[in-house]
Amino acid sequence: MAAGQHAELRIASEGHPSVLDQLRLAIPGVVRSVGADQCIAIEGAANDAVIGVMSGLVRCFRMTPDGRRHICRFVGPGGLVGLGVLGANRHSVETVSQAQIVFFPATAIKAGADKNPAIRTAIFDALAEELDERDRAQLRLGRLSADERVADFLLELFDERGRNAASSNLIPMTRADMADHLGVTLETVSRAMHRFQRMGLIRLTNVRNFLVTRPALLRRIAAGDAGIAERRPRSALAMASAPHQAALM
Amino acid sequence: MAAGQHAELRIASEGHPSVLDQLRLAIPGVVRSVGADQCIAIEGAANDAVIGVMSGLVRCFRMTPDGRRHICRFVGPGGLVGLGVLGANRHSVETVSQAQIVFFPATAIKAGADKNPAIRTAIFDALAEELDERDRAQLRLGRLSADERVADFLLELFDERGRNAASSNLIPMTRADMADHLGVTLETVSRAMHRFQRMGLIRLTNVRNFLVTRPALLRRIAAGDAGIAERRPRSALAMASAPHQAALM
DNA sequence: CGGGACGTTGACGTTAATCAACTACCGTGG
DNA sequence: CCACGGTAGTTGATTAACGTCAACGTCCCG
Repeated sequence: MAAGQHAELRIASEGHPSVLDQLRLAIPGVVRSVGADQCIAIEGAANDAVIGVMSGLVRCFRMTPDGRRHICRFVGPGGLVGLGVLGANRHSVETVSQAQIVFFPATAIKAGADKNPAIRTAIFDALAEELDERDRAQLRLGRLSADERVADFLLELFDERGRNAASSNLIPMTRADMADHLGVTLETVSRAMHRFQRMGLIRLTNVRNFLVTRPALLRRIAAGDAGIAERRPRSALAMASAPHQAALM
Repeated sequence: MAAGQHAELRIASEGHPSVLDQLRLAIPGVVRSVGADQCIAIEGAANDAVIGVMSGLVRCFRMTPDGRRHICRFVGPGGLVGLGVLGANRHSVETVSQAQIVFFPATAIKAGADKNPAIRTAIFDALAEELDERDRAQLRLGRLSADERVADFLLELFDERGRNAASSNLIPMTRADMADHLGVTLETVSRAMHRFQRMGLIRLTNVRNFLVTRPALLRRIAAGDAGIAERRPRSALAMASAPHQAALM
């Protein structure tokens, strides 16, 4: 283990070697190199493989009949797509950038999970983490203003890179991709980022890179903390009615 | 098995006996009766139990620091909360109505999954289903208009009851709860429902019950099909750019 | 009958979508 | 090297959708 070449390897999860690494050791998978903006899987199609992202970035999305797109998640190096499927793909998958992709046959995954407890645990943890990610995304879409959503997303990129305020963070996708993930328009994304720049929270070194100059403040906006963004969405919850201690156990 | 007493039992999943039933047979759990609007678990608190809902309804939610609430999901009879947690609760849980709740110790769940393959599969399926539910919710929050969201939610209630257009469907939660799940205000929920009534799509037999008089049309609105709701949210996706056949495999 | 929670409805204001023009930045080829 | 075209991004003007505020109705339970 040559010490700290670059912090590029880690992503997705906290300390442990990524679930993908574990799967790669235990389960034979087919590796492919795929160019940018290529379709890897289609929503609703029969599913027989779990996809691992070794390098690059993919987007997972659903579409409405009239062509609106929602990007459920972006998956980068170390991430898995399609775990726990019930026969059909939950969403379409496309590459955002050129990527190295591993295809694990669903049967091999199942067999691996059955006989190897470590694999089983790893998959469980990956599923749990994915659910947590979804809960965050839902709160963001449901109860944050446009500015707050963009701030939260920028911090996600920032945190993935290891929280280094000094070094610049890559924005690996287009404004349109960001917009379709955050439930706003690309114009709104652009305006929010430039507003943050004018406020001195970030610096856009170029269209695909940014520095976080005031992480704490950006984080308060992203969290949905009152008083930063003046007019924030109101939840319907009547504050008085929330009984906030556990009734039992 | 006395034939078809009421269709009340089924919910959550398709045909198979619910995951909860399977767990109840294999794993000892503590059953409690809980009144309406009681707190069962708190977001972020250490987690040592998986919760099963035997009767009644619970809401799972997260809050922003300034008190906005987002209800990630409602869980009814047969449903499970807290599967695949990594030590801390992903969200708070409260009863919506009086409910029968089972608490399964996390250790017992883990042990059961380790030695019983059927349990393991059942849990996997439950997790997969939960992810699917989240993807739907995300698309709804991110890319549907207020009316479309309400229509989609009403259809969810409708479908759970077995798609019977003739019998009236219960709305088991308040307008505020619906609003905090759909990312709109309670006034918007109220207006949307009454608009649907005026359009002849549904009939509100009383504040907590409705009939679906035109399921097909309601379904088209909910799906986000063009031309029904005039102005619908636009996704940022440039239609021309979507490469919609699989590039490989 | 009175109080309180829940729900509806209306008038108004704000946020963010829409529409549109314009700029920057490629890569390609004359 | 510069013209060309195409994609991505920015910015401004306008407006629709939805949130906000507020009044009022309804139901239920004591």
